[in-house]
Amino acid sequence: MALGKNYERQDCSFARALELLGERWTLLLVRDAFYGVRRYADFLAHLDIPRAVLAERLRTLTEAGVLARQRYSDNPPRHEYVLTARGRELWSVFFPLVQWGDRHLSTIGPRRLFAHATCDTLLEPTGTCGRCGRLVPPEEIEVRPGPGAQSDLRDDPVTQALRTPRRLLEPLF
Amino acid sequence: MALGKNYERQDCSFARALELLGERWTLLLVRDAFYGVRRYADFLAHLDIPRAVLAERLRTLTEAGVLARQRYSDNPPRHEYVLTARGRELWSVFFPLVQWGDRHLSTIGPRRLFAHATCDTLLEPTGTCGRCGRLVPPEEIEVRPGPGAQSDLRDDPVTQALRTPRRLLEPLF
DNA sequence: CGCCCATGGTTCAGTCAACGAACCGAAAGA
DNA sequence: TCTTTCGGTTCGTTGACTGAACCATGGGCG
Repeated sequence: MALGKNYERQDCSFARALELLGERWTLLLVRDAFYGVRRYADFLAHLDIPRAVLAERLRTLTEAGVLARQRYSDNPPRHEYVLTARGRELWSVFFPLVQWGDRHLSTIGPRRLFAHATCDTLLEPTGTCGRCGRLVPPEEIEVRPGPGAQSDLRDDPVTQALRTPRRLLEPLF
Repeated sequence: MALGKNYERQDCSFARALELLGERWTLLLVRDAFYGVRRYADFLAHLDIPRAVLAERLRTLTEAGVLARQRYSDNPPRHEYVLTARGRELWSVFFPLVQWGDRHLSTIGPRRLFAHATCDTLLEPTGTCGRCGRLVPPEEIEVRPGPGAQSDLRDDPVTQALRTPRRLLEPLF
């Protein structure tokens, strides 16, 4: 949303969260991070986001403690961006919004399905497992292609990797 | 967020939901609608949103079926904007984000508390009632000023009305 | 060594949306 | 008639996003 930063007169947790997360592209980065995207080039390929905006959002999210910048190679020095505990808590925001979109904005059906991996059972709209009834943390969730995955507009490495079931948060590559 | 409208290459329920809801001010309108704000002038007073942007967002949300435009006076013809069932479903997105903001972005503590009105008990972070354990729909929720409500930066009629406990969705005026 | 490539950025000119102040029109009230 | 309220529209300015080009570091290869 390119939300401006000036909700300052809205002193409310919700407005503050939106200042950080409501900017254009930001929540899509969080989505991709749940899917296991970690590297600059992969975010870039999957999102078609301008490079300058990507760099800035990664910096903002890192400063806010939603992502952590971790070195994965010394020669050459390379970093990847991983969701922190604070970032993983955003699953409780992300999942309901996906559900809402699936219910009201989708024609062909969900593009991705989410299942409790250990129970092999789809999640309820509340985010609980249909079998064991527990509220499932993202670490235990598997993403699978859903009926809406047929019409794949794009064909980058990330999209390809997501055509097979994956555990959330596990690196795609 | 002034999110642009062009996530079209991100054919995903989440991206589509963000196209609609991710634009700057939009989710703050939804928040205020939960709090019982219904009229153009009241949104304006509470949000300091440019009038043109407010008019456009109300139109977009109405077209998307999140808000309904209802006539409440014939002479002069006046309308108010009320959350539809589809809009009320956004409670499951709104509440976790408020909680997240309270946990991570608030210094003084929650500005508003949410309670199951019939049980007179605060909601759990999951949105269930701490006493009866049910997932509470917004119609049964009471908003109350929390510890963070001390520092009220603004003093419009909406802010004043919210200084006393209120049932969600009930019109403020 | 010299050349090319991969990765992860920065720079910059153009565009488009948000901002905010002014204006507008209908209706009611004094 | 004059003023106020409500719900907008218009419009010039500002600021963020866009997209293409450029850059820096560090391999890998002949």
